[in-house]
Amino acid sequence: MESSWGFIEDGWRKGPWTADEDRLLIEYVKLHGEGRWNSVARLTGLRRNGKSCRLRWVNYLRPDLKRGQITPHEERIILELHAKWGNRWSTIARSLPGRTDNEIKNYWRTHFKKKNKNSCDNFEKSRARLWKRQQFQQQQQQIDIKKVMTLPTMPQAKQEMGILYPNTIDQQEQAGFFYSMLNNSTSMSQSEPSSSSNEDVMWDDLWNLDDFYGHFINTTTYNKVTTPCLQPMATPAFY
DNA sequence: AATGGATCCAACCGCTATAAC
DNA sequence: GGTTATAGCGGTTGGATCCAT
Repeated sequence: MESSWGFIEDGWRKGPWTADEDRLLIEYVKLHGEGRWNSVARLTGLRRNGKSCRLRWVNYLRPDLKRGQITPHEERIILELHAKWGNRWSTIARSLPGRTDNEIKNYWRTHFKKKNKNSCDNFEKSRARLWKRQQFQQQQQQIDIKKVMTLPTMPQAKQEMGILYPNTIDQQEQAGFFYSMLNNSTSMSQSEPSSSSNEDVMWDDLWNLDDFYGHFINTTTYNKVTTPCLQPMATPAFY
């Protein structure tokens, strides 16, 4: 039996997903909703096990995912929440709309785990690189969105999305508002990241963010069932 | 231009919790 | 109460890409 990356093992395909596999999974979710992942293979002919399907959907195909680089503000939130909760990635992810626990975990490992031993110099170098890449990816994202919106199947897809994810659009609008608020609260995230690693400013912003969470939740039609990603930060009971 | 280290990120694994039977 | 299926979590891996030297 083939066992290397991208081949079959125990009857299941492993490794990187193809566009066709993605399409099958998306269609399955459109028809049957999220869950019952072990039925995917039987109902779609996809040779992926349930676990792999779930992971692919949750981490990559979900329509409410926010693509692109972690912003400086998100970075600060991650720092603060990690200080509070440790490696509880899924808990941290709930405070970052559109980000997955996997994404945050990856980000932490590459940026902060080693950063402890490195100098601020490396921190700024890294941030400058991120900033450049982020600008590029934001441009690409806009182009991709335009392309998708012009597809002929979009009206139907939108309708189906509305059924499956009745709050998707609202959630994205809220997330957009959320981030525009964050980005407006300081010039740091939109300006060239040169000498902006001032710790005081950073923590001030975090406390402002706490205030903002409270304000946002009180002044919008917040519903914790349909917008779980915007839950207020709180220390778990067991702490 | 070549190269080696750093970084990114998708995908895997093992384990645990919970629900259904 | 035991078993099985499913979902979710955190840790790890490895290929691709970036970038400094």
